[in-house]
Order: sequence, then structure tokens, then C-alpha cells
Amino acid sequence: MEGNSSGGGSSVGGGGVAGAAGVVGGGGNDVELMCKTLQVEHKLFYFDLKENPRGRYLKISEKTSSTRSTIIVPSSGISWFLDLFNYYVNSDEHDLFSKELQLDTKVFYFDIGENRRGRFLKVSEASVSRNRSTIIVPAGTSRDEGWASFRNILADINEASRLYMLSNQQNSESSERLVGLSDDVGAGFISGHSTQQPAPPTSELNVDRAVDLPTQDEIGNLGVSKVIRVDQKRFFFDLGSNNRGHFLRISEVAGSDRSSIILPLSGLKQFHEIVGHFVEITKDRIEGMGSANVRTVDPPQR
DNA sequence: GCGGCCG
Repeated sequence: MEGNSSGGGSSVGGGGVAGAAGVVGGGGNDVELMCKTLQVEHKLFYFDLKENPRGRYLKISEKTSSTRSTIIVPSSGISWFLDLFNYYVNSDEHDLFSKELQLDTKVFYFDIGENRRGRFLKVSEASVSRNRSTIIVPAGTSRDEGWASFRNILADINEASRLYMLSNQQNSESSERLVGLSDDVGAGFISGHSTQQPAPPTSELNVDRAVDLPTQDEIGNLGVSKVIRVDQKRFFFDLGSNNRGHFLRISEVAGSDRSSIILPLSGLKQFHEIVGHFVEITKDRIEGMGSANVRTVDPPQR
């Protein structure tokens, strides 16, 4: 029950007067969409969902009397954080493992620790050319309620972030003014993130899970599409995005059948390398004849 | 009003 924000004047100058030079330092003029605080033991955690022209992100800060540290989670990572905290809350104490979460250029490390004060989860963010920053979340005194409260807040924020994404999408359909407001367009449906599913604890978190994807076309179409024809088949390459991040959808269309694979952009380079490998080892066979009937066709502009 | 985090 010690899970909730109390009136500590939490929000960053939210009620604050204009003219108070109110802009948060460092965060610049980023718009604050939602903010919450959580107290666990003597630590205070601040959750700020923010948005700027480059997209949406969640800033999580840990503050004690002596320490302040912050991690920045891109919006595509919020649901992963939620899943991971669910994992740490729901799993048996004995089979808790460290996890890594890779998002674009950042890597987040989740590690369990324990000392005289109790158990804790260390979440640290490593990104190129920036100091590693870490927050430490106490498990809590009884039944991991520290982690559970943290998870509950992540769930709220994840939901809010999803709604912002959907409304941005609608807005940009109806009016072009907002173009460039967020690069996180696209729909995606997360069905219930309900209780008992301990997110897949496999190590390659970012590869296997893009399954809950929009199957309709046009969603998250970022205007980047390619089509190739090979024999009787056509292959469509479409960039899209949902709240898990950006992906490339490759669809094979033959007759009225269509099937797709969804490739998170984080895997695109590997994909490319592997295709390159096969091109290399089959070069002799395809260069002689096959290449003539593989053509690239750009879709009509606009 | 604790204490982790190794920069």
C-alpha cells in the first residue's frame, strides 16, 4: 500500500506559475504528457512521459537524499519494461535471471541483487558515448510490492502512451499540420497485458515478439514501400511501426494469398547480411539467367 | 531515514 504518490508536490512545476522559467532543464521544451511518482522505502521514483519532435519517451528518475539518477526509455520500450517487471514480479525467486533489452542504440540491463537491506533490481542504461546510468528498485518488504507498484505505474503509462499514439495517428490522418510531431505513427494492438503472463524470458527479446501486429494494410505506412516481381509472385516491402517500434513487413502476394513476415528494424542488418551471404554463394547460378526477371518497381508516388 | 550502482 505504500505504492502511491502522495502530495509531495510531485509534478514538475505543473501547477507552477507561468514565468517561473518553468522549462525543465535538460529536457528542454519537451511536452509532458503524464507524470507519476512512486515511493518505495525511502526512495522516490519519478515517471515522466514526455514528447518532443523526435518522439515520445519515458524518463524514470530515482531520487534519494543523496542520489539522483535517470534513465530514458524510448516509447517503443515501455511495454518491454512492463513485461520485464511482470517477469520479475511473477517469477519464483529462484529462477530470476538477468535480462537485456536492446532498443535501437540503447541497451538496458536488468540485474537482481541482494544485500543486507534486501533484494533489489538494478536497471541500467548503456548507450554509446554516454555515461551508463542506473536506477535501483527495491523489491519491497513484503511480496515484492516495490516491484509490483513499479509495474503498475508502468502499466498505466504504457496504456497512456498507446492512447497518445493512436490519437496522433488519427490527427495526422485528418490534418497534415501535425506531420513531424512524432515519428511514432502507426497502430498496434496490444491486447490485454494482463496479469499472469510472464513475458517471454528468452534472451532475444527484440526479435521474436513482433507478432501482435496490425494485419491490415496501410497502418503505420510511412510512405516507404517497394515492390518486386519475381515470376508469378510479388513481394511488398513496407516500413511500419507500432508501439513496439519500427519494423519492415515483407509480404508475399500470389494470386489472392498474402503472407507476411515482420522484421523489427533492429534485425534488418543481420537479415541483410544473411541475404548477402546467399547471394554470394549462389551468384554463379543466378547471374547467368535469373536476374533478368527480378525487377524493382517503385510504387506510384503519393 | 537506510542501501545497492563502480562511473
